[in-house]
Amino acid sequence: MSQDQIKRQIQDKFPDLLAEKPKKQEEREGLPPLEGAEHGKVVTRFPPEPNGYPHIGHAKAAIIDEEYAKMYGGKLILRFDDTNPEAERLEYYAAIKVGLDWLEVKYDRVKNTSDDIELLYKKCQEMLDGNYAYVCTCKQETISANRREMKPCKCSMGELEQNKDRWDKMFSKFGQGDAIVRFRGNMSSENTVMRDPVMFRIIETKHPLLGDKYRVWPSYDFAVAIEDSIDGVTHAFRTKEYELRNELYYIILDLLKMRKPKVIEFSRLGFEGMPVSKRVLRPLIEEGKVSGYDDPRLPTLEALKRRGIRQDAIRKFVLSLGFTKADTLAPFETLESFNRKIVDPESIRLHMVKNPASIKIRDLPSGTITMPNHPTKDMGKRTIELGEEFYLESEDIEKLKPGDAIRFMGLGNVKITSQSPAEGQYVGDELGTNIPKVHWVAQKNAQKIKVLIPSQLFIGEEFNAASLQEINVFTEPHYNELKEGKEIQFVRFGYCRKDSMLQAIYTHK
RNA sequence: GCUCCUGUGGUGUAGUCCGGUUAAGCAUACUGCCCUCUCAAGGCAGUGAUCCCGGGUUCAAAUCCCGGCGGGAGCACCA
Repeated sequence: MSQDQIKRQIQDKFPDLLAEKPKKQEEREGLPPLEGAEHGKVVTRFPPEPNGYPHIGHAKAAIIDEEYAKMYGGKLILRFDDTNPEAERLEYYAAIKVGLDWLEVKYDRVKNTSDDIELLYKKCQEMLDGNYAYVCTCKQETISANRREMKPCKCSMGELEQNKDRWDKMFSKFGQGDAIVRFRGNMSSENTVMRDPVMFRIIETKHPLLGDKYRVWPSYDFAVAIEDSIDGVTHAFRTKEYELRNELYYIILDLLKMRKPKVIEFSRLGFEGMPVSKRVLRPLIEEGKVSGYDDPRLPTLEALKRRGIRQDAIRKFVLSLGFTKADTLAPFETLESFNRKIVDPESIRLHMVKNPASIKIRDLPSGTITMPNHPTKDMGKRTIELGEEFYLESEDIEKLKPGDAIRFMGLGNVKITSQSPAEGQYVGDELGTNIPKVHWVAQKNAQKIKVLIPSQLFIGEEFNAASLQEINVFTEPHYNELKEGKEIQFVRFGYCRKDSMLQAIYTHK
C-alpha cells in the first residue's frame, strides 16, 4: 500500500485520527482566557473595603479586574464594600480612588454596598420567610463553641414567627451583640463556613456615609453574593483565602433564585519583608518606626509612587506574575527591572557624590562646562560653574597616585600631581579609551541633599531597624531646577526620585 | 487538629484541562562579549529544571491515577 492509500483507508475507517487536534494555545499574551466569557458581556468588579490605604495587593486585584473587562470589551465596577462601619472611614474611599487613578485603572461605575442596604434587608426577609435563615440570640461564645462541636443552635428550632419578631427587634429593642441573623447551613459540614454563618449583625457605630441611619449591617458573605448578582457581575475574582466561601455564595443565590456569577480566585500578592496588613503596619506608624503610610519602605501605592515606581511598571509586573493560585512571594527586583526600563529614557543624569573627598584641579580652560542631560535622548543640556575645588567619591580618589590620569566625566582629563592634599592638573579633553572615568561635583554651588535608601522592612519576623538609610550627599545645583517627583539617575549610583528640595529617595540601581 | 488550596531552573511564570511535535518557552537574576565619557539603558551569547518525592496506567507522562512530603489559607457578630 502506498502512503496515499493508507491515508485514504484511515480516512474512511478512522476519520477521528486525522481530525485536526484543537491547536495548542500559542504563546499567550497577558491573562489566560476566561471560562464562559462572551465578548461584550463580561462584567467584573473591584470591591475594596474602605478601611485603609490601597497597596500592591489592591493593585493586583484591580488590574486583573480591569484587564479582563478590557480583554472582553466588558465593564468594570468599583464597589466599596462598606458593610462594617467600625472599620471604615471616609478618607479611605477617597484614598482608594486616588490609588486607582494613579494606576490608571478606569472603572465604568462606582457604587457602595451600603447604597443597597434596604435591598439587602429585603433579601434577608426573603431568606427568613423561606426559613433559610433564622435569628440567633445566643452569646458569641456559645455560637463559636457550637460551631466547633457541630451542634445545632437552639435558636434554629424557632418558629418562623419568632424569627420575624426577632428580626423586627433587631431594628428596635436589640442592641449590638444581642442578636444576629444566621444562614441555615449545616452545623456538621466539613466546611466550617457552612456552619450557620452570620448574615446580619447590629453595629452601633456611625457609618461614614450613612451616619446612624442604620445599625443592622450585612456580613460580607451575604452582601457580596447579592451585590455581585444584582450588579450584573459575570466573573467575580477574589483572593484564595475566600475559596471556602464559594459554597455559601452559590447556595445563597440558589435559594434566592438569583443569577450566579462565576467566582474565580487568585493568589495574594506580597513582597518579602514588606507587610501589607494593617495589623502590623499600624503599630509601626504609631511607634514612629515608619513615617506614615507613604514611607518608602511600605508596599502602599503612595509609598511605591513616592519611591519612584511607575504605574505602568506595576501593571506589567502584576501581569507578569500570571493568574494563579500558587502562593507567591513576588520578587521585588522584577518590579524594579520593569521600572528601570520605563524610567531610564526619561531620567536626567546628574552627578552626585556620597562620600566626598576634595581635590583641587589647576589649569582648567574655562570657568563653566556644559553637559548633556542624557546620553542618548535629547533632554537638553545644563551648564555648570566650576571653581578649582571638586568633590570626588573617596573610593575613587583613594586609588589615585601622583602621575595617574583620570577622566572627569564630561569635563576633561586630569593628571594627578599630589596625593594629599589631592591635587591634579587639567591636561586636555581627548577621550582616551582606557582611562578611568569618575563623576564629580564642583564645590562651587554644590547642593547638599539627603538621599533616603529604603530596604527590606522586615528580615524574617524581625523589624529591620536599618531599613532606611539616610545619607548626606553633594549634587549639582541643577537639582534645584527639577520639579518635585522627577526621576533622576545619579551617574554611577542609581535612580532616585526627587522627593523635595532637600531630599531624594533611592528607587533602585 | 480538621478542611480546602497549592508544588515547573536562584526567583516569578508558560505549558498541565485535550499525554507524544518541548528533556521544557518567557521574564528576572547571574556570567561573558559588543556598544557606551555611568557600575544605567540597548544588542548578542551563555550558565542554570532528572517539571516536590514514590508508585501505577500507557508504546509514550511535567501533563492521567494512587500514596506520601513541603508550602499557604480557613475554622470571626472582618472583609
